[in-house]
Amino acid sequence: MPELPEVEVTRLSFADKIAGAKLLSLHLGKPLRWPLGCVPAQLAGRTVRGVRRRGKYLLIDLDQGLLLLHLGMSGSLSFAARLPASGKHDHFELVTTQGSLRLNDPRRFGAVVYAQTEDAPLARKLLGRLGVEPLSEDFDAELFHTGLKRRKAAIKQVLLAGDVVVGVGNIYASEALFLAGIRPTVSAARLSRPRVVRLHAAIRDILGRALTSGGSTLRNFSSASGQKGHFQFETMVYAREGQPCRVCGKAIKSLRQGQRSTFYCPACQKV
DNA sequence: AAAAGCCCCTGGATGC
DNA sequence: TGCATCCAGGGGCTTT
Repeated sequence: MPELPEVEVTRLSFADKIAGAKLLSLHLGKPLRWPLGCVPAQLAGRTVRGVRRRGKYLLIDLDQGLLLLHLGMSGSLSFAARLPASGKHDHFELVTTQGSLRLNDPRRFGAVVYAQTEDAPLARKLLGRLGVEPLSEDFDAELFHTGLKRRKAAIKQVLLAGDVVVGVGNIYASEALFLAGIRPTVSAARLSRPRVVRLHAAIRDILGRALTSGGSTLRNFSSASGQKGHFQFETMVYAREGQPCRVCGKAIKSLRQGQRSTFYCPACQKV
């Protein structure tokens, strides 16, 4: 579910509310991707400093240590002074003096991991390979071009891999490539300089607009305050196979790349 | 080093 | 409220 915009929308929806809170208790449901990495009771009494985002990870900084959260494919958070009774897919809950934070994740591809610091082994492994933040100043076209040059794989798959640039998932990869007029199957290394510049701009544009729209809610995504996104109504190609391109009218096509579907316009994205 | 496939898991949609 | 099949916002791990 959640790509960078959804994760950032989630962060913004509870970061201020939880900052400064003292942890009272922590509750776990079924196993997520990794074990928590500490005894839940150990965290009682610690204070939440703030919430950051790195790629699709949320980092909850404590006065000692931090929690890494990932929403996987189907995860969403809720934060409220009082939450309703927990359901079968609620697998993590943090009760604090300022409210409770709960992760609902039916497929359990998500993760909640405690780390002493960002350099702890697992945290380092997860965060260490992440590419540049696309909405930061660090993401410039020059650097992007350099990163793409050494990758011969299809540009769509390089975007999804997240080691050149983070946060672009399956929806926004298709959308950004459409905006840039680039066929998803083209080798990343073979993209000309001007096309990389267009793609760089397209990624920032699409992620920025999705963020403004509260992200995309395909099934059940909502922010931690329950707001659903509406960017799914603005997609140009994603999940629009067979429908007319909103620019040229030609039927949108789809294909499989690395067991994920990709959507594109055969006319607007000729190469 | 990079690329390709596999797998984790549940549920909804579609087809028979 | 049958059963089988396919598909879904991700990404770490193993194998080539």
